[in-house]
Amino acid sequence: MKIATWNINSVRLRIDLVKRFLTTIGDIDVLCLQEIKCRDDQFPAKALKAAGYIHQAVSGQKGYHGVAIVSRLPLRDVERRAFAGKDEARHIAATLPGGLRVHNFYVPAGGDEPDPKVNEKFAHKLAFMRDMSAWAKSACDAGARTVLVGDLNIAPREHDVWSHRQLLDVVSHTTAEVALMDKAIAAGKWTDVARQVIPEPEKVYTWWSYRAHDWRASNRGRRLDHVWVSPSLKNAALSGGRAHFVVHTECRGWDRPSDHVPVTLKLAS
DNA sequence: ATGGTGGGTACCCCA
Repeated sequence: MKIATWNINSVRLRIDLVKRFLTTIGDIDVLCLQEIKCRDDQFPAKALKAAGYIHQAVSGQKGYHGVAIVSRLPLRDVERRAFAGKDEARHIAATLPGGLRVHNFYVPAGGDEPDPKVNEKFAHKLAFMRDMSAWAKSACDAGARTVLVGDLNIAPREHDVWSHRQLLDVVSHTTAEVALMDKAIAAGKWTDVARQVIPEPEKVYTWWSYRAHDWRASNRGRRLDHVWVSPSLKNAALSGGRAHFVVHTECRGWDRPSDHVPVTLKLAS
């Protein structure tokens, strides 16, 4: 079972990149998308069906946000949840055959000013993370086989950013956000698969700003996209010591790319 | 210290 997650930054504009990714990487059963930036009826359902992803769960909205799960395997019990009291399309969940539940999140970016008193967007991001903790505590029972993926817009560890020192006051790497992400991980007893497979101090990035002359040369990246698994899947990404978690950095170098790259998780099944 | 680019949308929001 191979699952991918990708903040596509407009699925209509980049549907050809999605198809290229699915064919190039191959073997992907489930693709979770964030920032589809379209309404449900504008989602490129036909193109993805033609590519074999005939099972689709979409939570779109006009212009902003929006998440979707497309799959070669049937999806059931589709759920769209509102967090932090805002009815925005930032979460969708579905269950795969065999009972594997997939939660796809797009956490608010949080604006520029890292002060919840003056920046409502940052306050919203912190509230969203608190709500995510409360949800994880109640929704994630110990025996469930659950995967949580998405653009969580937080790079928690020192080596998840190009410069820990220079980003300490930059939204995405502040101590307030990281503390809340750690709480959410603890609340759901999640395993952060990227860091299980690629321990620090190795750098891991999934996002590079558009505002760089040469993203590869400057390499000022951040790990904003995450894959968490529930306790019963703790070792599912490791089989015989071999890692099955991959960051597809090459996609950032494609023509008209998203600023995020896809990551894949292969679960032993 | 600053500003850089790229989406959707409708003359400006957001990342």
